[in-house]
Amino acid sequence: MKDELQRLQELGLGSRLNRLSVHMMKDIRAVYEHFDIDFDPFLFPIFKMIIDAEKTTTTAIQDGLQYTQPAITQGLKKLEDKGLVAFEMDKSDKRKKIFAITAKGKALHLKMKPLWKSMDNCVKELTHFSASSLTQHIFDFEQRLAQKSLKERILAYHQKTTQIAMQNVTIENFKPEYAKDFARLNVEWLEKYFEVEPHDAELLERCEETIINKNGYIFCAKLENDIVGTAALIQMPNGGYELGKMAVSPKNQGLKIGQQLMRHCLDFAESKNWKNLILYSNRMLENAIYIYKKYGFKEIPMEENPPYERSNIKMEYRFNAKIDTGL
Amino acid sequence: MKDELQRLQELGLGSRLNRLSVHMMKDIRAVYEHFDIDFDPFLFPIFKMIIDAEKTTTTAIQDGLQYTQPAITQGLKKLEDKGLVAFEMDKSDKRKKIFAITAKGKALHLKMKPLWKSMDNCVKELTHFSASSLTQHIFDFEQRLAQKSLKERILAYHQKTTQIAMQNVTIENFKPEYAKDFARLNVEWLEKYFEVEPHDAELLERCEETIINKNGYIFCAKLENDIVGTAALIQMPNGGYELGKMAVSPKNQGLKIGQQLMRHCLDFAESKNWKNLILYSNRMLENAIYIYKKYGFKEIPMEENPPYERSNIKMEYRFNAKIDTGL
DNA sequence: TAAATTTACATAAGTACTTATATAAATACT
DNA sequence: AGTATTTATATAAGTACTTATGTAAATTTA
Repeated sequence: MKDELQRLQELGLGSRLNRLSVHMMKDIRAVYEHFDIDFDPFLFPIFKMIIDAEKTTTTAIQDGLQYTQPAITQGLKKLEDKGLVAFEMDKSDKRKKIFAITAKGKALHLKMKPLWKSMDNCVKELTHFSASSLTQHIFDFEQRLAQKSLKERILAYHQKTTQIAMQNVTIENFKPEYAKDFARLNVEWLEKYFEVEPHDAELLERCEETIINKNGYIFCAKLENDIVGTAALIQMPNGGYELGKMAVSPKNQGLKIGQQLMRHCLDFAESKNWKNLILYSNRMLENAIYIYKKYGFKEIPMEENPPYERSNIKMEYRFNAKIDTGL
Repeated sequence: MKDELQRLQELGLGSRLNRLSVHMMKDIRAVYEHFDIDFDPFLFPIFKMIIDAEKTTTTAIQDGLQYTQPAITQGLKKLEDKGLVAFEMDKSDKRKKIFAITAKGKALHLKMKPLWKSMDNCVKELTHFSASSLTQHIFDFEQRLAQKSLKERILAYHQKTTQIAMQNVTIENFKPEYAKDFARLNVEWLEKYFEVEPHDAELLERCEETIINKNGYIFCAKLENDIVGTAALIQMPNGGYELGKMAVSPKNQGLKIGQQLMRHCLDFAESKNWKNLILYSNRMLENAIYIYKKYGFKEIPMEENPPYERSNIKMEYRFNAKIDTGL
C-alpha cells in the first residue's frame, strides 16, 4: 500500500513530521531498552540541557527548548522522580528553582554518553545527503528507515564502533611510569563510592613497593596511549592471591575493559597453577558482583577481620572447579 | 536565547520534528479560523483520503496513512460528528464500514480547495531549496518561519493568488453564445439546494426569449474564456426590476465573483435611475443573505403568492436610501 | 462442519504535550 | 511606601495520538 501522506506532499507535511517524530522516538526508546538503560527519550532535551548548563532554571530550559513552561515543569518532575536531577531554591530570588544533575544522573550520563555519540553519528549518516526540498529529504529518510529500522541501524553502528575501540584495548604488565595512572584510576573509583582519605593517592602511587615487591602483579589496560583500567593480583599473608584494585576510567565505559582485565587475570593465575583467587567487594556494587559471578566467582564466608573496611562480601574462584561461561 | 534543540543536532531530531509539526499545525489552524472555516487540520489526511478515494474503509485509511487503527476510528468519528463524512455497512462483509463524503463535506471541500492549493504552493516555496542534510533543511525552514510566520505567509500568498484571479474576472453583457453556460450554472446551483426538474435547463437556455426580450438584462462573469458566474435583472409585472439568477461556479469560489456581479448590477440599476431593486431568496441560504444585507438590501414583507416556490424572504434595495459599506 | 485463527472495528486508559488559570515573589510605577 | 505589573513556577483539564484489549464477522484449518 502506498503512503498517502507522501502523496499529499507539502499539505500533509505537518502530520508527516509528527509521524516521523513518533517513529524515531519509539525506536530510540527500544535502543535504550536494549541496553537496559532506564531513560525516557522524551526527557533527553531537558536532561542534556541541565548537564550542559550544570545549573539552570525552569525558565532557562523553556527558553532554550521552546516548549511551554508546563511541559518543562512536568519533564523536570519526572527527572526528579527518577532521581536524575535535583534542585535547590535560589538564594536571592526565592521563586527560582536551580536544577542540577545528581550523582545518579551523572552515572547514567556516563553510561549513555557513548550511546548518544553512536546515535548522533548514525542519524547523521542517515540524514546527511543532499536534497532539493524538505519533503524530498523526509521522503528519502523514511525510505531508509523502512529498509532497515533506526533501532537496528543504531545497534549495528554502536556495536561496530565499540568493537573497534575494544580491539584497541591492550592489557600490559606494570611499568614504573604507570604508577601515577594506577593511583589516579583507583582514587577516582574509590571517590565515586566511598570516603577516601588524602593519603590514599600517595599510598597507591607507591604500588611498586606495596604490591610488586611483595610478589604481586599489576596489569594496566591501555587505549591509544592512555591507561584506562587497572587490576592487581596481591599476595595474601597465607600465600594465596587476591584479585583487587580493579578500576576502569568512567570515560571509557561500555568497552568491557573490566571484563578484559578479569579474563587476563584469570588466565595469568591459571598459567601460574594457582588453585584459587579471592576477592573482596561490597554488596552495594551490584553490577560488579554480577560480573564476578558471571566469570565463576562464588561467595564464601567472610572472615572476622576483613582486610578492607568497605568490603562486606568475599568471593572465591576455584581453578579445579572452574566454570567458564565463555562470556 | 539560542535554540538548544538546534544545538543538539541529530540527537534532538525526534523532539525537533515534533515541535515543528505542532508549530505548523497551530498556524494552519489559525489560517482556517481566519477564513471562518470550521475544519480541524489534524483531520486533513483522513478527510483528503476519503475525498480522493470516494469510498473507503477504516482499514484502507489506516494502511494509507500509517497511523494506528484507533487513531483513524477516532478521526472518522469526529468527521462524522461534524457531518462531513458518512458511512454505510458493506453489503457482503458486514464488518466493514464504507465511508464517503456528505453534501456538507463536499461543500466544505469546495470552499477549502483553493486554500489548500495556496497552502501547498506556499509551503513548497518555503521548503523547495537545496540542503545537504535533513537538519540543515529543518534549520533553514525554522529560520524562515521565525522571520515571518507560516500563517502570515499563507494568508499573503492566498490573497495574492486570489487577487490575481479576481482581477481577471470581467463582467460581460449577454451574448447568445452564453445561453448554455447561463443555463448550466443556474441548474448546478438549483441542484445543490433544491429539487430541480429536467425541463428547467431547457427553460433557462431560452433566456433570451424569457428574460432579454422582456426588457431584462443578463450579465456573465468571465474568467479566462470560461463563464463562471451569472446574474440577471428581470422586469416584474409592475415594471420594477428583480435581481435574480445569481449563480457562481463552485469551482471558482473565493474570488468574490458573486459580489462583483452584485456590484455591477447595482451600478447598472443606478445608471438607469431605477428607484429600487427586489430579490427573492431562501432563509436557508445564510451566506447569500448576509451578502445581500452587506450590500444594502433590506428585508420587506413577502406577498401572498411569491413568484418562486422556493423563496421565503423578499428583499429590497432602495437607491435613494443607499447604504454602501464599501465592501 | 466445527473449531481456531484472522480481520475489521470499538473502547478504555495512558502519554506527552497543549491551553488556561492560579499563586507567590520580584520589580516597576506613582 | 503602597499599588500595579511582571516573572517564575504549579496545577488542572483538554487533545491527538498511543497501547492494550474486546467483540463480532469472515476465513482458514482440522
